[in-house]
Amino acid sequence: MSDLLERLRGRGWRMTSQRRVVAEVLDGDHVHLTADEVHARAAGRLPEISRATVYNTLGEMVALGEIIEVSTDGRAKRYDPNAHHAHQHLVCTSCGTIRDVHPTGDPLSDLPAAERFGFTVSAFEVTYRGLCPDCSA
Amino acid sequence: MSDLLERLRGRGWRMTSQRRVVAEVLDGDHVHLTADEVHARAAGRLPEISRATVYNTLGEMVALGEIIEVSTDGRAKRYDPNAHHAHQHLVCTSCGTIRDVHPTGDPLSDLPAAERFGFTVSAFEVTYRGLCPDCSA
DNA sequence: TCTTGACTTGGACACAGTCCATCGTAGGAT
DNA sequence: ATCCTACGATGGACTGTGTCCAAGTCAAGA
Repeated sequence: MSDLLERLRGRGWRMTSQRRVVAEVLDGDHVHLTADEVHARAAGRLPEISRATVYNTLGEMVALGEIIEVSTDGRAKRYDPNAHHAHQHLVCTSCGTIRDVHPTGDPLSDLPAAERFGFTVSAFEVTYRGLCPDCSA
Repeated sequence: MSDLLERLRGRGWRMTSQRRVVAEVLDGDHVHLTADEVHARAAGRLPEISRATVYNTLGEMVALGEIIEVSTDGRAKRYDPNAHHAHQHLVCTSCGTIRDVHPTGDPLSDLPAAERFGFTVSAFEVTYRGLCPDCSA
């Protein structure tokens, strides 16, 4: 994930081996790891990395808008590196697998003013649920 | 919430004072309490009610489809008694207030087959986010 | 009124995440 | 190349949310 590392460096981040490893672990499409999964994979490359550092680093990346925090199951939050292309999520109700999806249509235009209760609505998330091919077999 | 109590009784539920109080606490529109909030309010009427009973009762009501579990903030789950009218949620990003909303449009028809990855998609949730009137003032 | 199995209780436990004092080090200064 | 120092890493304690379990209690049918 040299892209992400470059952007972070450009923002004045001090580059440490821990941050490098966390960024590398998060590279790829359809990646939605929990903080502990990130920690486990990072520890594969850098055995002494602490949980606190992983939490700190993920939190900073989220604050910088470089990764997205997703909580689709009410359990552990998951971290999605695909922060620069708007997308929604499709979740398997059986095994929990998550895919990034791109619905057409704009939910914001589907919310009438009378249904906004005076809110200034600025964002939305859609979560689709169903059975993945493996679980419906 | 005699409605809910009636339906539960009709399903063979043993009616206890604890269950009655939990159902009563959940009565109303735009009610989205956490389990601990339900416990606190229930304890106002029935001081010895235990947390475990509140969790059990809420879990059973969810399983029966009489209330809906909502997790909009990655923190505590909230319980929504409005289970019999399809709706979505509008959440204040500042204070966390939740309102039930009814968007037009059907997100399911907005998800092309090519974007379903072989899933059998059966449900969806939309969460709108923004500032409520109090917080934007 | 009696009986019984479903329900409740409180406390221990598990998991996800945060906080903090201390130590280590990246990277600018010399 | 070395030194400095502020920023980052560490790990262990702590909090919040939720689950589990053995023992006691009670709703409701006989």
